[in-house]
Amino acid sequence: MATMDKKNVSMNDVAVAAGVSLKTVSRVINEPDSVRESTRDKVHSAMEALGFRANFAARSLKLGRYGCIGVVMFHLSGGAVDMIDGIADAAEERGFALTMIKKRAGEKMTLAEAARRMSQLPVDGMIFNLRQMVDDFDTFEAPKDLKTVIITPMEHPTCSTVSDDQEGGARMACEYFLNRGHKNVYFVSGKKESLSSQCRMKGWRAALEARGIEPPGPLQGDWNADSGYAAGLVLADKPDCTAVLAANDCMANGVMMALRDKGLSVPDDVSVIGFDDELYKTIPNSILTSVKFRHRELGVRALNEVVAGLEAPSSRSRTLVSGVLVERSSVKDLRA
Amino acid sequence: MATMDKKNVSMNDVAVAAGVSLKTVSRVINEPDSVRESTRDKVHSAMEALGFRANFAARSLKLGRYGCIGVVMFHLSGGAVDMIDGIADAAEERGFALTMIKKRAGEKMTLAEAARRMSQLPVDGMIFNLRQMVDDFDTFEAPKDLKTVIITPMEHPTCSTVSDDQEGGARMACEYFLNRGHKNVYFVSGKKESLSSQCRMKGWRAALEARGIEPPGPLQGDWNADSGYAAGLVLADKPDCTAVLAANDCMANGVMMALRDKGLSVPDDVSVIGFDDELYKTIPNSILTSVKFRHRELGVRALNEVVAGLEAPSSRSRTLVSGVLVERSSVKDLRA
DNA sequence: TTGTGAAATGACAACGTTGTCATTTCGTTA
DNA sequence: TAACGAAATGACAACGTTGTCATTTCACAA
Repeated sequence: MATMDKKNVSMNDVAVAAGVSLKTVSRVINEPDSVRESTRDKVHSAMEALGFRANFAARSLKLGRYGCIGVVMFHLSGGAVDMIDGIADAAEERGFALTMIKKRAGEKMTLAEAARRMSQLPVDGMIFNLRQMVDDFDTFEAPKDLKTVIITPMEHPTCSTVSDDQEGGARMACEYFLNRGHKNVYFVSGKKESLSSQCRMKGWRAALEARGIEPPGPLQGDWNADSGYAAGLVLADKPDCTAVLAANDCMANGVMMALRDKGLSVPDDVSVIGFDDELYKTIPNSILTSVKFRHRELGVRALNEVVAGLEAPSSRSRTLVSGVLVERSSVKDLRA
Repeated sequence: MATMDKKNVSMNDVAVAAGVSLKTVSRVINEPDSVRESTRDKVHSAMEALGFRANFAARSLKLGRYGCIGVVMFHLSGGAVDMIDGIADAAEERGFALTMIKKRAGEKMTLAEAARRMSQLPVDGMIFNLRQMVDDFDTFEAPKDLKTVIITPMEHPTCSTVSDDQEGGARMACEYFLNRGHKNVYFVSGKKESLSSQCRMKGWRAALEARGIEPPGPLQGDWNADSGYAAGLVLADKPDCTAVLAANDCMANGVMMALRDKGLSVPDDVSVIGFDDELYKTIPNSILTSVKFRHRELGVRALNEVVAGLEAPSSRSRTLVSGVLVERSSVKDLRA
C-alpha cells in the first residue's frame, strides 16, 4: 500500500499526490484563503488519504517559535491542581501548549538549573512555581530571550512575579476578628520552610501591630489536623484566647476539635478562621470561616503575564491576586 | 558587543569563534570523547562566551524525535496531582519532558480530537487521563506512529490502558466487612457520571453477590461530606445496617457524623470504610479505615508503558495497580 | 481576439542541527 | 626519515517546513 512506503508523510508527498507544488500545500494550511477552492479540495483530499500531519520541528525551526510555555514545578501540592488548571486553560485560549518539568523529590534544584533545562526544550517563555526558598533566588538572571515569570510571594530583582496576596489575606482575617471586638488573635502556623506559612504569619503579625497589639507567640504546626489539635489543647488553657487564626483549614479543624474536647464551644467561647476554604468538602455542615485564594486565577495571571512579555522578555511586573474571606459562623461578634 | 549582533547563537557561530568546524561543535555536545581535549576546551569557552544554547527544533527535526511525552488531562481533580507527580518523575528519570494540554471546562473533547491536537505538538507518545466516559471511546484508533496509553478503568480495543484496580479495592473492602461477620454492606456512591464511582460500586456488588447476598439499593452521593451526611441519616434508620462502604473519605465522614448525631456509635453500632485515605489530613485522630490507591504509581506505570511502546506503537497491554486497605478502627469484628 | 492587472501558483533558499564519508593530523614503527 | 594505521576533524547533504520573489493563470475590458 502507498501509505506503508514511508514512515512520515511530508508536505512534498502531499504535493505530489495532489499534483501541486510544495508551497501550495503550505498555503492551504497557513493561508487557505489565498488558494483557489478547487485546489484546496485536491490538497485536502490528498492530506486525508495520506494521513498527513504537519511536522512540529520543521515548522518551529522555520518560524523561530514553538507555541509552548514551559512550566517548572518546584513543588507539587494540593492547591497546585487549580493553578495548573488555570495556566492550562489560559494557555489553551491563547493557542499555547504547556511543556512541564518537575523538581524530583530530594533533588535540589536552583532557578539557574531549571532555566538551563527549560532552554533545551521547546518553549517561548516559562513559569516557575516556587513555594519554598531556593539558594540562588536573588542572584538568578533569566535568559534574555526567554520571558520568565515566577510564582512566589517574594519580590524578584529582575523577573516578573505573580502571587496570591497571602499576607493581605491574613491581615484581612485578623482585622475581621479585631473589628468584631476581639482583643487578640493567636496563630497556628504551617511547616516552617513554607513561604505560604511565613507570609500568612507576617500578615497576622502586621495586622495586630497596626493596632498596637503585641502578637502572642505563634504555635508551630505542620498543615495536618493532628498538629492543629495539639495547638488547640494548648490554646484551650489560655484564658485570653478568644480568636485563633490557623494557617490552613485542616489545622483549624484540629483546633476546633481540641477546643470542643476541652469543653469549649466554637464560636461561643473561641472564634476560629482558617485558610483555603476546603473543610466543607470533608465536614458536613461546616461552620468554619476561611480565607480562600483563587489559585486558578493565579495560574491565569501567570500565563497571561508570560504571553504579554514574549516580545519584551526583560520587562518586569508584580501581580498580586487577592484572597476572599468566605464567611460562615465560626467567628463570634463580641460587640453584640 | 559581539553578543548583541545576532538574535540566536548557532553552532556555526560557536564554530567560527572557536576556530573549528560546525561538526566539531556538534561532536563536543553529542560525543565529547571523540574530540581532543584541547579542542573541546576551546569550543566550551566559545559556547560560554556566546551564550550558546542548542536549538530544540533543529535537533528534533534531524533526529526525528522530541524527547517529550504528551499528556492530555480530560479531567483535573484532586488525585491528579499525585498522578502527574508520578508521570513527571518517571519522565524525568527516562530523560523525557512532558507536553500537556487540557480539556477546557464545558468543552466536549473526544479522543480523536485530543489525538489530533497532540499530533501537532512535539511528542513521541501520549497519555490520556480519562475519568469519564467519552463518545468515541470504542471507535477511537490512535495514530499509528504515536504510542498511546489511556488511563481509564475501561478496557480499550486497541490502545494500552492503565488503571487503579478500583473494582478490586471495593471488593477487598467488602470482604473485609464480610470476613468480620457482617451480613450485609450498604454503599454510598459518588457522582453518577464518574467512572471511579461506577467501578467501586461494581466491586461492592460483585463481592456481595459472590457470597449470595442481595446488594441493598445504593445511596446516591456527590463526593462531598454533606451528601454523605444525608445518606447517613437514612442509614441510621435501617436496623440491618451494620456496615457502610462510602465511595470516598469525605462522604464516609459525613456518614459517620450523621450516625453520631442519631446516637449511633462508629464502630460499635455501625462500621464504615471509605476510599482515598485522606481523612487523617483533616480530622484529628481519624479512625476511618480506607482503601487507598497509589496514584503516583499509576502515573509511573503509565509513563513507563508509553516509553516501552515507543518502538512498537501498536502493541497493547493492560495494567492494573492494586489498592491498599489502610486499617484503622472504624470496623468492628462481629465475631469477637 | 488581445491586453491588462490581479490572483494563484511555483522554484528555491534558508532555518540549525546531525549523519555520511572524505580528509587531515598524529603517534608509532620500520 | 618514510610509511603506516588510527584518531581527529571537516565538507556537504539532509531533515520538513515557510519566506521571497518570479512566474503562470485567470477574469475582464478594450
